[in-house]
Amino acid sequence: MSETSGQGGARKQGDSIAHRVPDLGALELLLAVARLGSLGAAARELGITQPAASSRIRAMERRLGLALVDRSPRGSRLTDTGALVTDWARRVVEAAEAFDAGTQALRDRRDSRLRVAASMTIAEYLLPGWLLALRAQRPDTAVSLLAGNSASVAERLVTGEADLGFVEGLDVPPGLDSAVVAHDRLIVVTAPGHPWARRRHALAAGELATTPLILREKGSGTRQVLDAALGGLARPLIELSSTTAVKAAAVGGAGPAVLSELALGEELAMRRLVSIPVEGVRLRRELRAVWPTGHRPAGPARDLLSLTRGPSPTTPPANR
Amino acid sequence: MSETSGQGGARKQGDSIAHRVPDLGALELLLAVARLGSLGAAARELGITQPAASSRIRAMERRLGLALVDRSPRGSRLTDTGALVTDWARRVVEAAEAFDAGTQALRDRRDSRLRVAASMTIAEYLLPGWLLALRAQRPDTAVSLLAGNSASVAERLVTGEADLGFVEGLDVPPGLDSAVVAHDRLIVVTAPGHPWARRRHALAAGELATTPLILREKGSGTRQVLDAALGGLARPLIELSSTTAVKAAAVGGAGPAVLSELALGEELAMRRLVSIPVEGVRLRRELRAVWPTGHRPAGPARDLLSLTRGPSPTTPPANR
DNA sequence: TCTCGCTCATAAGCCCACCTTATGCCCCCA
DNA sequence: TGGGGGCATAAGGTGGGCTTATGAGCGAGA
Repeated sequence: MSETSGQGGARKQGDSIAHRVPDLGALELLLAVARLGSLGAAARELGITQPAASSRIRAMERRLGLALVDRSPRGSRLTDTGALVTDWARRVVEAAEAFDAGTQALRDRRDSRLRVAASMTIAEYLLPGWLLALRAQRPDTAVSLLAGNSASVAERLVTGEADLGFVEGLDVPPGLDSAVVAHDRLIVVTAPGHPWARRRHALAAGELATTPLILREKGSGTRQVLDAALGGLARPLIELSSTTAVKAAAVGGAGPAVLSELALGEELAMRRLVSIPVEGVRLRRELRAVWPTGHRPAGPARDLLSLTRGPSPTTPPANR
Repeated sequence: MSETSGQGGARKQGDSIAHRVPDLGALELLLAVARLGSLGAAARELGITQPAASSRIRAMERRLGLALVDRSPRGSRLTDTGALVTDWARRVVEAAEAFDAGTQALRDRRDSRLRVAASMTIAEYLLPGWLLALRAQRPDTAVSLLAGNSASVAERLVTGEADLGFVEGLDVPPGLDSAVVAHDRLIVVTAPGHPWARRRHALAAGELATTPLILREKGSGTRQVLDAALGGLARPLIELSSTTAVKAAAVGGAGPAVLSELALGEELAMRRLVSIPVEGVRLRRELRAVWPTGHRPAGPARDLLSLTRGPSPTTPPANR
């Protein structure tokens, strides 16, 4: 085993995961085998021949060093480890499907039946999921996506370039009607080594306002909400133009940052960042669907809108 | 373009996403370009040549029909759409990293410095993330994973086959000490079309107990908790042996199901399932780390254990 | 009991995707 | 005014994954 030498010597950063993880086609094939209970049936579904599927699954087992499938003359079932691996594979494929839905919407600028304009945070974290759900319900709805800030979303709606918008700011741009589709909280985070991470009591609003923070640029929805909550006082330590850049700086230990909880799922779970409780500030904000006043969403826009209502009143925020 | 014909005719289910989504290597390369600001630098990091990187990025742009990178004689920066696409790509790569961490732990049975035994739900949903975090902190810790039910976890600990265990049952197996590492809730779900999905009031415990449900097999941690909460009365409509099978049956409309919230993130967000409020039952359960009485975790086991303590007291459940 | 139909495996051959090396052009800075 | 970043193009090799063709195990029905 272990064709790649230097296994014990701690990954020297080369050997990207692409060499250790089967490609998406193989993972998809594995899911099909799990669902259909037969290599041949899975092959048929994916439009390849049975020997191709057989060899591909075998190659995957060899690469992983794990027996995934129990073959028998009456079909194939997953082994126990195969079931576990398949569950992990499903996550990868689902992320790929979201990627596909998102890029497809970005691409289809023209001749789409539904043109959506969304602010960055929503486009990044929520829209791909919504688009997948919409595709599941109305497979023939072609959707196009324009991402920008709140102002550009509003402009695109009033000029008729978009049918439905999503914004995350504090106030609804003039000329638009809106409906709340989700809630979001801003969270103060630091690297685990930061002194704030060891505090025993919540941070006071005043302290937050007087401490230089890693922030999104002025004008971003996130910054807008924070400034309003603190009374326009947020002091920037650095200003960065993307959520990702802010996260990276915070993980690197540059200082405390303020970010949407939507952006922080993974980082908090893996303790790359820790959340700092704050009291005396309202960092909750609403994510809204918007449309030109009077033009109530109809057709595809209405379908999408009806998908975005919170899953259920009693369900937790269901971030991610 | 579009070598594969039948592009316009609405996806006929063939044409798997693997054909529409760049492979993991390309996505990883895109992330490196985003981080390093140069195709050549990204190529170097991944151990390929600059022309290879250049052509691969170009091929990806062509396939997606999107301009992702702004090339200049002084380096390359992401375009706006490129930044968005990169964020989506990061999800795919992170899922692949979790897959890698998980399969690697399954493979390395022998000669591992830390041998973990975990119940299925925890192995499926939480462990890969913990393993990634551990790898980030202690890169040279080789971990092996054994997945099974609570009883087998306990057995492996007392026989010395495993150093640290994770269980989800109600009670700690005898002979083991434990610490709570996370909480979990069981949620009643149905397909959106089910009558329960239109209820205006919470379901009474009695009604839940008398309705046939899609359930995991007797003996699973999930079933155990539900039986206890209802007083041993849960009536099975079907019994299935995996969380995934239960989900699939529920999505298909077979009836109401009871599942861990850990398993339901995606399905609830995309409204393939809706959660049904229930009152008068305590469906919360604790996920615990366990080890042989007296043998307090030390070394790598302690490192892993310290990672699994909830991110922070004020953070919401942060379900995956 | 034979045979058909399903399953999976193996072998031989083709082809494309991706890599490499070898260039060239552009721009900035010392 | 070179040198050293950056990127693109061209030509050539190689391997992974596909196909077709075939064989072998097992079960159900005639």
